Amino acid sequence: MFEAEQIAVEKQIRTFFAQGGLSDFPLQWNSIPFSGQWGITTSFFQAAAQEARQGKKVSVPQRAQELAEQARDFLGQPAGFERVEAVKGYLNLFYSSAEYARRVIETVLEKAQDYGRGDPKEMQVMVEFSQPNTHKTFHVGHLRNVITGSAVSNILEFAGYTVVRANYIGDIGLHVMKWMWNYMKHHSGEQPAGDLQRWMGDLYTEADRRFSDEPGFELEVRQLFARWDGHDPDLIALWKKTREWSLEGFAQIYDTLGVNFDRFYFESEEEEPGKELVNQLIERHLAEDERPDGPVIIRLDEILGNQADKYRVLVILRSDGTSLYSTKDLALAIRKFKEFPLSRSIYVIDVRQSLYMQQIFKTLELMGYAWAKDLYHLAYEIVNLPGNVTMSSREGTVVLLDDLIREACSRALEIVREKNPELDPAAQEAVARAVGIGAIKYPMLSRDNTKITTFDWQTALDFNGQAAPYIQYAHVRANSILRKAGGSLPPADESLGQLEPAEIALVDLIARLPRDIQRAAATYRPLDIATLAYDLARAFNDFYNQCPVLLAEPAQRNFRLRLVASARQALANSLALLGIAAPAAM
RNA sequence: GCCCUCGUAGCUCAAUUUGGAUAGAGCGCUUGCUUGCGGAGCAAUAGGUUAGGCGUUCGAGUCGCCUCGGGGGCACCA
Repeated sequence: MFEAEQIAVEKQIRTFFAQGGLSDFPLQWNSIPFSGQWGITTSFFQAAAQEARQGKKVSVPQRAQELAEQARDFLGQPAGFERVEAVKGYLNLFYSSAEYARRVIETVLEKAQDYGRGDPKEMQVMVEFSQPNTHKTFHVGHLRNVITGSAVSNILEFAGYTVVRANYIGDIGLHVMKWMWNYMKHHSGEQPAGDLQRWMGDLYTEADRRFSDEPGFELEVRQLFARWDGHDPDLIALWKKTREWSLEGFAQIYDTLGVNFDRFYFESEEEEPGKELVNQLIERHLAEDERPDGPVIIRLDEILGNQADKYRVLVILRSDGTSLYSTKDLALAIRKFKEFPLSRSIYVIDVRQSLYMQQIFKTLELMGYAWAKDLYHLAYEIVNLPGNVTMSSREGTVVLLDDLIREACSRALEIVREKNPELDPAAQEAVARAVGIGAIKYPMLSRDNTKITTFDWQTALDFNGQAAPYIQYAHVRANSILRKAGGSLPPADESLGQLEPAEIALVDLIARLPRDIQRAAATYRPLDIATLAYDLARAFNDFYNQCPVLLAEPAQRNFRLRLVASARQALANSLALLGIAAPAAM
């Protein structure tokens, strides 16, 4: 927002370098890292170090400070800045804060819900996430994927990319056959009772137990799979019906979480194209067909001439000719690029599949697809239970998503009723949902993807401190002030000269939104936005405590009302990117 | 055995992207704050050899190498 001033100063500093016979080097600008101080900073250590390397006998820090002081004197009073100082080798330029603050506020109020949106980039990006398996339950371990994928999609879209949100449904495979086999054998004709998700999940756990306990049944399941493969009409009909039960359950969950998709892919639809692809690979001698004694494989390291075990061997078809995940994933990758002019294809998949993802990407590269370099595995660490227990549907060690959501919302409702009894019951319900679901989402977004998360009920239901409700509460407070002020905002007032440190800190953060969104998009990091939202809320609370708004003198009151409106907007926009609702009251 | 990943306050996590000034929050502990716009809030106090070592650099939590420790992956699961 202040590029013009920065460029002007940078030009001056280059002149200063040239006049002093100093060699040029790229200046790196940062914002001044001290709270309540608003401006830009650069250092002269590189210039000083360069002199030292050229043989001058100088102490680098001392020389950097000298240069900073000389630059300060050379610059005098540059336009747009109210103060310039040279400290410890740094040159700090402080914005004319009242003027700049008005500029920031003006922009935010004008762009409103589009504040922070990047210019359209003419680039289409696909984000594949969620990838649930039908006939299994959706549990808390799957939540991180959905939340991350959805937030990354929101951020990319807001940053200016065209985003295709893709879901890849695991509707076929051994797990489905196990479930069907158990259903046909022990629950034939039964309809889902009660909680759809739970019912499907219970049957899966039961099927898995029988599968490992009762010998001989593995063969039966494989025979069932062969029947499905041979398009047995009765079996296909049952498969479609039971699959629908799962999909219905998923739709409910996505709806509750406020997540949507543009394109659904189904694993079952990639079977045939996948097998054709395998034949191609065999013909092209990239794959080796060891059937019937062995599977179809690609010896990646051998083809690449690698000594070390880096890419190892990828199995792309079972020895009995049935497909694997890889069979279908290869076909799907190609289909995606046929359907959309993608400049990037992102896979949100847990970190344990890193090697597998690299194998798939490398295989596609070997097949000659130029876009193979545009495939990206966005890996995230898993969600564990206390005691380092991995959640597993097979073992039944899961916390059901439904249970968590229900518990969080009912806990939130209790608090809303206590804090805000005069709100009507329907509004209380709505607030409880916003708070409960926000509280579930935020912890998954506010830590790095590479860190393992441990789920425990107490932490998940803790609404205090660095959590979504804190941010939502700041939004509510801002809203409350504006409601009490009534009517429309006053026009900008030029008469205010000096700002309080709390005001400066708040405006500074609001001004960073556009740039931070670009950075978060470039690095696929919702964490940056989660941190920003929290910092905004904290800065607002600080301001709220130190700076009266409604009772202030007219000039100050006008300015602060506009600042409050800007802060509310910045909070709402950053929460929207995280998929967290910003209620008006709570 | 090979590869990946993590190690920061008692606990859970940050640290502005290719290194920059004083390593910051929350929870928990202790002590305060409400006739000022919502106390789901705020203030203060205590808590650190950034696992350890060597190196690169004017400058390292951040980059490189080594050691220790946790987690994960490595041929017909997904």
